[in-house]
Amino acid sequence: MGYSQAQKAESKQRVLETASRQIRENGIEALGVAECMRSAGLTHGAFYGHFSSRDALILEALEHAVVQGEKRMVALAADAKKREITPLQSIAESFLSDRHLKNPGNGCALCALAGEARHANLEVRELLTRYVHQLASHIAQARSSDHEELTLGIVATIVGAVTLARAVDDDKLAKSILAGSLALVMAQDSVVQ
Amino acid sequence: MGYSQAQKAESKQRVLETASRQIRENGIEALGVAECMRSAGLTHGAFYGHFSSRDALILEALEHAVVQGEKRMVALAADAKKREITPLQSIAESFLSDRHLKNPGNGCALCALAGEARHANLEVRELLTRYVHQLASHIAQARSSDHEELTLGIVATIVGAVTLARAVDDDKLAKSILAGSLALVMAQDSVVQ
DNA sequence: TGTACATCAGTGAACGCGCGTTCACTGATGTAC
DNA sequence: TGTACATCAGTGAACGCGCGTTCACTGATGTAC
Repeated sequence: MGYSQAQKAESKQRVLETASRQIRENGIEALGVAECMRSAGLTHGAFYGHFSSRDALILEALEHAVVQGEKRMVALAADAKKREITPLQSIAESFLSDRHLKNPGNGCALCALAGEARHANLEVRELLTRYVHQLASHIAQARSSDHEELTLGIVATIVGAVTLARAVDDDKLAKSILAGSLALVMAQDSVVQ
Repeated sequence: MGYSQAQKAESKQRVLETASRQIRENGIEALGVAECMRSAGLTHGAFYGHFSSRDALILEALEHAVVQGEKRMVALAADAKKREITPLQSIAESFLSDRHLKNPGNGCALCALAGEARHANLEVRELLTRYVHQLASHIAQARSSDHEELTLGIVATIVGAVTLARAVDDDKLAKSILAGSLALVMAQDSVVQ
């Protein structure tokens, strides 16, 4: 066997991470094979040695982002104990932070892609639907009450807040949207308690 | 002067309405000049007699949608009196309805485009930012309290709920998202009262 | 240890298609006389 | 009223560019002997 297989796997991983970031940053549609490969330090011709098509890359890259998001949720819940705040507060503050607002490429895939999901293919929609369930179940665990629909309402608020805050062309307004949504989420939780 | 100017204006109006609907249905990026003209009953060559560029059409079409949305908000507030419900309930129920979920082409431009706005050009973002203020001010008027940030939280919840409900590939989940968000919005209002 | 060879990740040119834009032309409408 | 003409909304072919995909080739790596 010539060439190291490990080296190829490393290349693929690099492409996946690049794509995962670029998709969240610029949207699924905007992901270009050539640009993505260039950012990963390769030429576009090598692409089809790693993936069967652009769509296949997109799906794998999203899966990567979802797994990463899952890990972060767990870490946030654990972090809550140390900081002596409720798990919901830990999650909500992180999602609705200025840092998350300004770093979509390293943030929650759902917050970055909820708007585009409607126009994506079936596989992408299914993946993101699973992610909604995942997010909801984490938030349900983090909440004092377990009213299922209200939990989905909180997910909607968080995703909507990040989406809107990133959409507007006004930093102050963006911060108010995040702050108001955080207040809304926390008020909701304390009331039902 | 040959040809009727009124006829040309009618054509342009038809193109605008088609574009306004298609943009909300399929997204800004997906709007094709040829497809849009065909849907309006014209050939693509005629396009540049009406608009200076695709971007110009998009902006005018969005403006059309925003004006239409403004009218609907006023109608909903008026409707609340007749139905003896609060204005906020009238607005929230309409935005978070199954009908709105399934008809993005005729619905709120912000709910349809919030996710894509981040990737759009400056003019589009400015237009949608103005629309956020507009929506917020209507909702503020419709609410018992006038806590500005919480009002933005409600806007985020509504936009997020519609975006998410349309994104997921599961009708039941979509309806739960809408129902939970409506409950969250109404609970918020009654609490602060 | 050294040399010839096989493997295969990666290269870069080329292809095909879609789409925004341009432009020479058509033909229906209204005006001039 | 009728005829010739000017205007201009709309037509449809063509252009140029970007991008996903293909493919013949390269050259570094590891194996066989």
